[in-house]
Parts: sequence; C-alpha cells; structure tokens
Amino acid sequence: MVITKMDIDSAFEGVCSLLIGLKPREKDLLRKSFTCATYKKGEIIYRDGDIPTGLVCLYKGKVKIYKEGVGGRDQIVRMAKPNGFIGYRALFADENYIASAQAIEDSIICEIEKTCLIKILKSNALLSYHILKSVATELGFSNSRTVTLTQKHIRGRLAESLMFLRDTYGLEDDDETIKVYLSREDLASLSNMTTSNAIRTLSALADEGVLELDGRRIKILDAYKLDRISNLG
Amino acid sequence: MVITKMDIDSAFEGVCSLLIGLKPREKDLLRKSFTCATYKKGEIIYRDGDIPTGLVCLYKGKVKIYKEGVGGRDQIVRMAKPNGFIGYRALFADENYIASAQAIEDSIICEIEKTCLIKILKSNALLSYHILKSVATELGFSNSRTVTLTQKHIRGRLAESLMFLRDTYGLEDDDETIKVYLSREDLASLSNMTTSNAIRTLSALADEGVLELDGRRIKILDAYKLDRISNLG
DNA sequence: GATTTTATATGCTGAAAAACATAAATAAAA
DNA sequence: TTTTATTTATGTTTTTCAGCATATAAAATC
Repeated sequence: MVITKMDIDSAFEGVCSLLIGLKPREKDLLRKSFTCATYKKGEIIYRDGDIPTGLVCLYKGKVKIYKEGVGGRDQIVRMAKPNGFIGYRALFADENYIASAQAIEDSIICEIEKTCLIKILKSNALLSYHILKSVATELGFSNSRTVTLTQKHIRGRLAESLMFLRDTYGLEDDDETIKVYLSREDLASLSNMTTSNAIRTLSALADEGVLELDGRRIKILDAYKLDRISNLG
Repeated sequence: MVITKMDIDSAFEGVCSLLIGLKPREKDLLRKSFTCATYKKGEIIYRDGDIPTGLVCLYKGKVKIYKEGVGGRDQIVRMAKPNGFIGYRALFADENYIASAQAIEDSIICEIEKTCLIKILKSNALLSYHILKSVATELGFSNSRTVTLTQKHIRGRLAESLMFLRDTYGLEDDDETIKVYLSREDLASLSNMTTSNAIRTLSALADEGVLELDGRRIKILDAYKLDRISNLG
C-alpha cells in the first residue's frame, strides 16, 4: 500500500476531528509531529512490553489487539477499525504496552508523538475530559466482557462475538455478510475458546440455519436467533 | 457508625488530596456540594441501572463492586478501600451504573455532586488528565483480569484473588493474615467459580500448607508457593 | 436458650469444554 | 506443476468444573 500526500492530509484531518476540543494552534503543533506508515496483513504494530512512542491511529485497514494468555492461547481484547485509536491506554496510563497489536488487513497507521500530545492534554481540559469519557466507556465494555466471557457458554460467547464484529465493522452490501474476515483461530481468541470449538460451533450454527459459511465469509441469516443464543448464554 | 464534624473535614481533605491539580477556588466550590453518609455492612450503595448523582468516595470501610452474571452468579469487578473512589466510571462515561456497590463492612461514604465536579473537570486540564491516567490504569487491570479469569484454572484464579486481596488491603500485624474477611461466596464471585469450589480449593491449599484458615481469617503461610500457583495457572 | 436461618464443608454425578488425533481442504512456496 | 505449510473440519478421549445433595457449624432471630 502506498501512502499519498492526500492520504496523510486526510488522515490528519480525521484524527483531528476525533480530538474534540482541539484549538487551531494545537492543531498546528500536532501537524509537525504527525507521521504515517503502512503495515501488511499479519505485521505487528507493537508488542506487549514495548514503550508507547505516541498516539496511534488507524486510518485504513483492521487491527486486532490481543494479550498472550497462559498456555500460548491468545485473547483478543479489542478490534480496531478505521478512524479509531489504538494503544492509547498504555500511553495515557504512562505504562508499557500490556497487549500486542497486529494488522489483520493491510493497514495505514498514523502516529502523534507522545510529548507533544501530553503537553496539549495537560493544558486542554475539554480534550482531556472527552478522552476520559471515552476511556471510561471502554472500561465499561471491558468489565461487561469479563462477565460474558467467563459466564456464558460457548455458543453464547461465539454468538456475542459475531454480533460484536457485525456492530464494529458492519455488513457488506448484501446486508448479511459480516465485513471482516477472521481466521477461525482469531474468532476463537475473541470468544475465549479453542480453535476446534470455534469451528465446531460455527458449523452447528450453520446447520441450524442461523449462519451461512463460505470460508471466512460469515453471513448472519437469522439475526434474531443469534441474539437469543447470545443472551441465553 | 456516627459521622462527626471531624470525620467530614478529614474526609473532605482526603478527597481533595486525591484530586491532583485542584485549585483553591475549586476546592471551595466542592466543599459546598460535599456530603457524607454511613452504610452498614451488607447495605447497597448503588444498584446496576441507577443514575450516578456524583463522585462517591469511600472514607472508611470496605466496598465490593459487582455485576450480576447470567444465572444469578455475581462477578466482583472491583474491591474498594478507604480513600478510593467508587462509581466514577459510570459518572465519567455519562452512563447509568452497570454494576452494583455493596458495603462489606460498616462504611462511611462521601459524595461530590455531579454537575459541580464535571464543571471543574471541563476547565481544569491537569485534574482531568490525572483522572484519565488512573482510569487508563484501571482499564489495564480489567483487561488483564479478563485473561486470567478466563484462562487460569481454579487454583490459579483463587491464588491470584488472594494475592490481590493482600495487595489491596494489606496484612494484619502478624504479617500473614489478609486484612479483609470475605465470605466464601464473595471469594468465589471474585475468582469466577462456584462457592463449593472456593471452599474446596481453600481447603486444599490449607492441606498443602500454603494457607491457614480460621473461619474467614486467611493466613498466607507460603507466599512464594501461592505466587507460583497463581502464575502456573 | 431454643429455633430458624445462613454459611461452610464434603461427596457424588454429569455436562461442558479442552486436549489430542487425524484427515481434508486451501493457500503458499519451491 | 509438485511440494510444503497452514487452515479448516470432525471424531474421540480426558479433564475440569458446575450442579446437586447432604451434613455440620456458625450466626441471627425469636
């Protein structure tokens, strides 16, 4: 993927529109510390333990954020979509990363240098407040997720993950196909189960007419039933 | 428990010391919207679904924050200790509570009225930034917790919970007894297991000489071994 | 102090899901 | 192409843990 001058400008404007409360003078400052880079599918953007160097924004593509679990079993904690930030948690907490980020599609990644952003944050209350708000919202998701991942049964967890993916990435033009193509392994990492069980459970849902599978394409045929499966656990 | 004038003053100073970056003028404003109340052991401070009316601070006592799970099985998401805030997530996210808070000891609870605090937050960048930092740290805990609760085995989860309680509330003067006295049921809710299994696993750890049990008193005899059990899963 | 309720303890059974084993299909590389 | 690796699929076994039953101990209430 080639990054054009237009891409950079567009990406920068996109990032700025996310930074609510940003003043023109601050925007100029950010511009100077704004960089872009491309990542091929499968490439690692940052690793657990790395030191954050800035606020990372996904301009194009899709990224998974995951933690390595006990027996090498990964757990996906978040899925990023275009015009969303990644790695901000560690940055704002002033910690090293505690998870890794990997492009699951060819992606364009932008970065605002750390010191520049922190300086603005410490002087711009409205911006800090808005970011605080979104991190607090994210914390709510995380807490809810902890409960569902621990308490729902396999079918419920997978159903919830599929709805989560649909809500995050949307549907293709047919209004049925989830607009993201994950491996069964990633789907398992997202739903806290083994790859075998993800495959098995997908097949079962396909047999029941809830889904239609075609490789990594997943069509939701019966959204109502999927929702019920998710809610019943 | 009776709240004295001295308690209120002391509580207010404690809260203010937590609010880094607070200006004297803002402190005066907060003072006017500052209230205190007592809760007996077992009393509910707020419920899932309630609307936050302010920033709640625990001055004395201990509080558990928990979500009701699928089959009525609770999941404790946080344990609060004196001089810590509770319910701030929903407040900052501008949402209703998604968990409930219950005093597990007689407690004194203070509250700063919502609009007053938000007004200050929106104009005080340093304060917002510091709160952002601590919410980001909390999000890190939550993400790590999701992985351990889903991937560690029962023994590992319980061992981790016990170390968490020790780190949160500290030890009695004997330097061995964890300074919090939870029911087996709460210990189970904290560790994502059934009460039976919490009891069973505690007994097993006592048999192995890792713990000493005396009702709800839990002594950690072999901290090194407990840590190993937690880390091995 | 007696009675009721609640909390703790322990054994047994069964369901759920992991672990393991293989095979087929697909994708990537030689 | 052919070979090699990776992903997907499915069957079998084993482990873990929940569910249930029951007994005892401790607390709370009368």
